[in-house]
Amino acid sequence: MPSQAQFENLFHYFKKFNSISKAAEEALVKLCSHIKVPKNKDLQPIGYTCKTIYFIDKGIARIYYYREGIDVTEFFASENSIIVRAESLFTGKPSRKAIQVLEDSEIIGVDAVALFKLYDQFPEIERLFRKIFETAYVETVNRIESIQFHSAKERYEALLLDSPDILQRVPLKHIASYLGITQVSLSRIRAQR
Amino acid sequence: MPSQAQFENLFHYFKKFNSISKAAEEALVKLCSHIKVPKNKDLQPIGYTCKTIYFIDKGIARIYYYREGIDVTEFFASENSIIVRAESLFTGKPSRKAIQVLEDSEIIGVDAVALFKLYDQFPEIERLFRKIFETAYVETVNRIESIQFHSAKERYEALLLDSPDILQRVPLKHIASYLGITQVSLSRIRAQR
DNA sequence: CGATTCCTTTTACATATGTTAAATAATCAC
DNA sequence: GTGATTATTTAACATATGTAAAAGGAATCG
Repeated sequence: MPSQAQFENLFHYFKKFNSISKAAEEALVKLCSHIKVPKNKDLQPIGYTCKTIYFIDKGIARIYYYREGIDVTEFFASENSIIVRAESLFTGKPSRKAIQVLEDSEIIGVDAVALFKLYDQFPEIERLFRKIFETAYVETVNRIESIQFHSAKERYEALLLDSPDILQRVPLKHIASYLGITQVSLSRIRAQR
Repeated sequence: MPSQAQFENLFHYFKKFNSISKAAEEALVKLCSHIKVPKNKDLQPIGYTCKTIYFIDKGIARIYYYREGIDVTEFFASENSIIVRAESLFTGKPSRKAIQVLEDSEIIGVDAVALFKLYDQFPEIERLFRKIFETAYVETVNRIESIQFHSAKERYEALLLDSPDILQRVPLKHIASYLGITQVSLSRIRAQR
């Protein structure tokens, strides 16, 4: 039986966006489930439609896909953040991308199908997730700027500044494809310092 | 006095996302204004907080900013689409980016401050804009994929396929910076075909 | 219409990044 | 702990893209 204590971090995260009534909290708790995922396991495989919103309680995860047979990382998320394949969740189409856990992790899944139904009953929940995804949208716009108009070296240094923990916890090959360069290029950049 | 007939295209656009009640439509119309903007004029200049959502009735516009003194285009929009500096609208912070019209254009502005207030009264309006920006978010996620994992030539050809009209209507220097390359590179790519 | 400005292409050269392969280094499984 | 696997770095060379400068074309304005 899900109890809110189990989802303390998640609800603390929610509170930063929009506070919701007790009734809404209780309805929301019912959609949550806590799972343990071993290192390197796919949380969601390629080809499936995204129907769950994931929150990382402990651990680290990435979104990746294959481009011409090569593994490409699109996104990283660690503790106290949400990870979601937006292009599938919001279109209902199967995703060419997968979510993989990079350490033994504890993940909270929120049933998105049930969540979207809850929007009719609780506008405050709709508002909460509207704000969450508006913020994600802004981050994505900023990421475009970072990718498009900064050199590989600048992007590496920005990541080093923004998320030093990710550099520590994730194989460099994933970092390289995330930065849009080869592992060889990344090695060269690292050697310069 | 704003009448809905003036905003026919905009409300047709809205309908594709979420249909709203007559009362909501009437409240929404009051926030709209139709303006004519001459070619090359900044609709919103750099340094101001984005407080208006723009819909392009006729014409074409771009979001741009300066990176190390160089004019960089981040986004294009033409007829029947919305253009907005999300990173300012959703954070309330001043934007380093401007919106400029590239032809004599007719633009509908929606007062965003009043709109956000209307959300409390009309959850259906909140839902409408939630869906609009979810779609914009998905497009932005797809754009990252396009920028990061395709060569300049592939990106040019994708643009040629997706938005041939933009190629016709916009100076190539803007296309080049939008694609993340120099004008010289773009010329070389075009010469290859 | 002519002059000016802006836009686009071309050239030559510099630099960054990609590719392939091999050498180390670190980690994992038994 | 040892061997096998995986991760990271290095080297040599190829290619794509950047920079700067010049020239040709197109659009604009009086």
